Amino acid sequence: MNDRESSAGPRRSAIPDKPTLEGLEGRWGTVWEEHGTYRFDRTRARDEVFSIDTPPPTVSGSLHVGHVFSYTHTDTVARYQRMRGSEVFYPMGWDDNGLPTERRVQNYYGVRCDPSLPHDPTFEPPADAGDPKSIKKRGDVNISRRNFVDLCRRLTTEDEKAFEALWRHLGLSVDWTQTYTTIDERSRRLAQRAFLGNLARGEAYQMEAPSLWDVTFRTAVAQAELEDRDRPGAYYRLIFHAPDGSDVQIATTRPELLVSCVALVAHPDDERYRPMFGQFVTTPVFGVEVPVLAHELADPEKGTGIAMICTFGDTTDVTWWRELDLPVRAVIDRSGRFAQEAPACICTETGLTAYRRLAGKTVFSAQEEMVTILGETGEVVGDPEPITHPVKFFEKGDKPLEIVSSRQWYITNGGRDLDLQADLIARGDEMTWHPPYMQARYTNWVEGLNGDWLISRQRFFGVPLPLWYALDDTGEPVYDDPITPDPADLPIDPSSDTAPGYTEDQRGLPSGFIGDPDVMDTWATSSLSPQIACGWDGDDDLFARTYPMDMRPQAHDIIRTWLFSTAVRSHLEEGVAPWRHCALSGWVLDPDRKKMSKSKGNVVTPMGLLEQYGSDAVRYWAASGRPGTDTAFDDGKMKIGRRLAIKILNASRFVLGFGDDSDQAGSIDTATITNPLDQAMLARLASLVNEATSAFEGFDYARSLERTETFFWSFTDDYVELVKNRAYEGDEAGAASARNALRMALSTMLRLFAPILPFVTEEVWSWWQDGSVHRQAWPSADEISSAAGAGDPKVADVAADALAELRRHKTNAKRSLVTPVVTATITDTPERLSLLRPVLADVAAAARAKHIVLSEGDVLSSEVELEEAPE
RNA sequence: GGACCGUUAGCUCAGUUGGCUAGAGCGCUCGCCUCACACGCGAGAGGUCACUGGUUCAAGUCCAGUACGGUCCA
Repeated sequence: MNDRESSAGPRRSAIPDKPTLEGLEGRWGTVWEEHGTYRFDRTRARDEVFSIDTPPPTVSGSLHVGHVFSYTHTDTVARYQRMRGSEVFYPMGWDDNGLPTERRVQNYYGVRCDPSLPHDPTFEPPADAGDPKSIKKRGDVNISRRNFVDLCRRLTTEDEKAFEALWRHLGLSVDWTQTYTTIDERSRRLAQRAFLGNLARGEAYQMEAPSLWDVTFRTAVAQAELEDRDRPGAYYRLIFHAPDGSDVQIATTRPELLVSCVALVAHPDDERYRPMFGQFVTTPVFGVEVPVLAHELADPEKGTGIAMICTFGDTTDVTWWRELDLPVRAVIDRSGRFAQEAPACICTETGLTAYRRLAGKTVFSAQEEMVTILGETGEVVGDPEPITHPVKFFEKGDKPLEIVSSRQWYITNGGRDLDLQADLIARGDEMTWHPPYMQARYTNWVEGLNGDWLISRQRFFGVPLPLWYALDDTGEPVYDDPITPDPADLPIDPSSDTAPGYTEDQRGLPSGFIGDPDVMDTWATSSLSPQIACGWDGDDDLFARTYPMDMRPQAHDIIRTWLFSTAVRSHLEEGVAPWRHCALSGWVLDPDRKKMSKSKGNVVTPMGLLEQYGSDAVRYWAASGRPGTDTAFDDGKMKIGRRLAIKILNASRFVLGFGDDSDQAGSIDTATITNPLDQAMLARLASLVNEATSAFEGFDYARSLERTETFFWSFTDDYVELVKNRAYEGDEAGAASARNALRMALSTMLRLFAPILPFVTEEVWSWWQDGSVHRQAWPSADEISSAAGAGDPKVADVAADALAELRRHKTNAKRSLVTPVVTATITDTPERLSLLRPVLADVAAAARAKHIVLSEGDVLSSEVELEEAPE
C-alpha cells in the first residue's frame, strides 16, 4: 500500500445508525480531490499505464443523458483497470472549437460576426445576454471577428466549469489536472504543427474543385458531415431539341439548373439513346448546344432514362463532370442565389432575357420562375410528377447543400488513393473492437469514401490555417506557393500575424501578402486528441508513457467522423493505430425507441437525475446498458440502482455489526472459516470473481454488474438469513467462521461493485478499512478459493432451497416468517440430503424450526407444522 | 440497393463453447412491521424463445431462408 492508498480516506469512521446515500457525492468528491486518488503518476512505465483517450464533448450548451451514459461506461473500465494495478491516464478535454459554439454565441449574446469590421478593444458583451426576448427586440449586433472569438472563449469557459462539476458529481475518476480544450493555445499549436507536417509530406493540398456547400453557414462541409434526408420533389419533363428536329425528353428534379446544363447522359447499353451518343442537342429556352454522352451511372429506370448533367446539381453531376471531362457553367453563388451574370455560353436574346428573370433569386424561387418560363415556351411536358427522394444536407444545416466550386484545403484519407485506403483498413485490424461487429462500420466507411478530407472552413471560431499567400504585382494571391510560419512561432493567426519576410503594412497590397482567411474543420483538431492529451508537442517523456493509447470510447454514430479522422491522423503522423481498444456505446433512446436528442426536445437534465436518484443509481442504469447496445431511458432502472445502493449500506452495517469484536472488523482471519455453508458461499464467490474479471477484461461492465448483483441479492436473502443466528450467538468456532466469511464476502463484493457504484462502496469501505476502495487490488479468485477450502457451492443452493420450502408454508398460511415451526419433514434426493445434513442447524435456526426430519424421495418437498396462531 | 444489429413473460433484458423442467428485475396478485433495511421481506401467477426448413441423440443457442424493427452507408 503506497502513501496515496493509506491517505485516500479517513481511517475507519464509525458506522452510522441510519446510513444514507444523501451527500455522498459531495463528501467523497472532496476527499478524492484532496488525496489525489485519481492523479496520474507519470513515473510509471508504459506497460504499467492504461491510457484513455476521452473524446472531448462538444461545449455548446449542456451535456445530456447520452453523455452520462457513455462516459459512465468508460469510467467503469478506468476504475477496473486502476484496481487491476494499472496506472490509469484519464484526461478530459472540451471541444469548444467550431460551429456549434458559434451558433450558441450568436444566439446567447445576440451578435453576428462580420470579419470586415475592425477589432474594438473597448467592446463589452451586450448586457441582455441570455435574454432571448430582449435580443429579439433589439436585433443582432455586428461585431468583429476578434471580438466574436473573445465571446466564444468567454462562454465556453463558463460551460466547461459546469461540465466539470457535472462529471465530478457523476464520479468520473478523471485526473482533473489533465485537461485541455480544442481551442487552447496548445491545441492550436499542435493542430497547426500537424497540418504543416501534412503539407510538407504532401498529405495536405489545396484544390479548386466543386465541393459541398451549406448556403446558410456559407462554408464548405466534408463528406463525413453529410446526411441524407427524404424530401418531397417532383420530376419535370423538359424537351431538348435534336438537329433532325425531333425532341428528346429528359426528367429532372431541378429544372432551375437547366441553364448550367453541360450534357445529356444515358446508360451505354440503353438501346433508346445509343444512336444519339456523340450527337449534339440544344437546351430548351437557352438554346445551348450540349453533347449526348454515355455513362454507367445513368439509370435507365429513372425518369426517361436520359438525364441532364448540370454543374452542379448533385454529387453524381460532379462524377460525370470529372469523368466525362465537361466544362463548368456554375450559376449558384455562395449564398445560394443565382449569379447576376449569365454563363458565357448563353448568347441568344431569348436566353439572356430568361436568365435575367432568374438572376438574384434563391434556388427555390428560381425553380418556380424557370418552370413558368418553360411553360411559356411550351418546352415542359405534362404535370410534374411528385416524388420523395433523398437530398443531401449538412448534418447541422436546414437547407439542402449546393455544390459550389471553390478553392479548399484537403488532407488525404484514402478516398482517392487505394493504397492509403488499404493501410487505414489495416489499422482497424490493429484495434480490438468492443463489440467486435462495430469494426464493420469502420471498414465500410473507409471503403465508401469518394474523396479526400476537406478541412478548410469559411468560419471564424476555429484554428486558423497557418498560411499566407504572396500577392503578385496585380494584387492576385499566388496560391501555388503558400508561405508557412516558423514552427517556433506557432500558434499563429495569419489574419493578424505578419507573414515572414514581409511587414504588416504590406498586407493586402500588390506585391505584399494576405493571410489565409479560413479555419480548419473542428475534427482537424479533435482528431489529434491522442496527440494533445499525450503531449506530442513537447512532452516526449509523457508521450512515450501513454501513446498509442489503450482505450478510446465513443458512441457508435461517430465511427465515421471522429474515430476515423483520428485513425487517419495517427496513421499519417506516427504510422500506428491511435488506440489498442475501441469501445462503442449505444444511444439512449426515449420510450418511443427514438434517439434522445436536444433537437427533438426529449432530453432530461442530467444534474436533476443525479440529484433525484443519486449518482450511483444513475451509473447503475448506465452500466446496465451493454457495450454497443442502444438503451431505453428508464428511470425505473435508476430506482432499482438506488435500492441496490441502499441495500449495500444496510447489509454492510449488519455484516459488520456481529459480535463484540468490532475493533477487529477490518481484519479477516480465513483460517477460522470451517463451516461447510460458509465455505460453499465463498466457493461460489470465487467463481463470481472469475466471471466478473473476464467480463471486465472484455470491457463488459454490464455483465460484471449483472453477475455481482445477482450474487449480492442471494447473499442477503439467503446466506445472511441462514447464518445470522450462528454469527450472533453460535459457538465460538461457528460464529468466527460466519463472521469472517461474511467480512470476506463483503470486502470482495464492495470491490466488485466499486467501478459501477463508486460512492456507496467508498462510504462502506471507510467504515472498516483504511484507504480508498478505488485504490485497492481487484479481488483474487485464488485467495477466495483458498479460504473456501473444499467447500461445495451446491451446499448453499440446497440450504437456500430448504429454507424457501419452509418459508412457503408460512406465507401460504398467511403467517409471519418468525412463526416457530413445531416440526417439519423435508423430503429430497439422497444426494441433496447429504449436502443439507451438515448445515441443517443453520436452516433450522433461520426457519425457527425446533425439529426437522429428513426423508429421502424423488424431489424436494416438505410437510410443516406451525405453532398455533395466538387468538 | 448494400452492410450490420435485433426479435425470449405485460415492460426492460440475461441466457458464454448446443445439454436437466427457459431465467432475472420491474409491473401485477396475495401475504408479512422479522433484533440491517417497509426505500424492506416472503410467496405466486405469467412464455408456441418472430416464422419456415435443415444439422444433431439433443436447438432459445448452429446453418439456410422469410417477416418485422433499428442503425450506418449508397
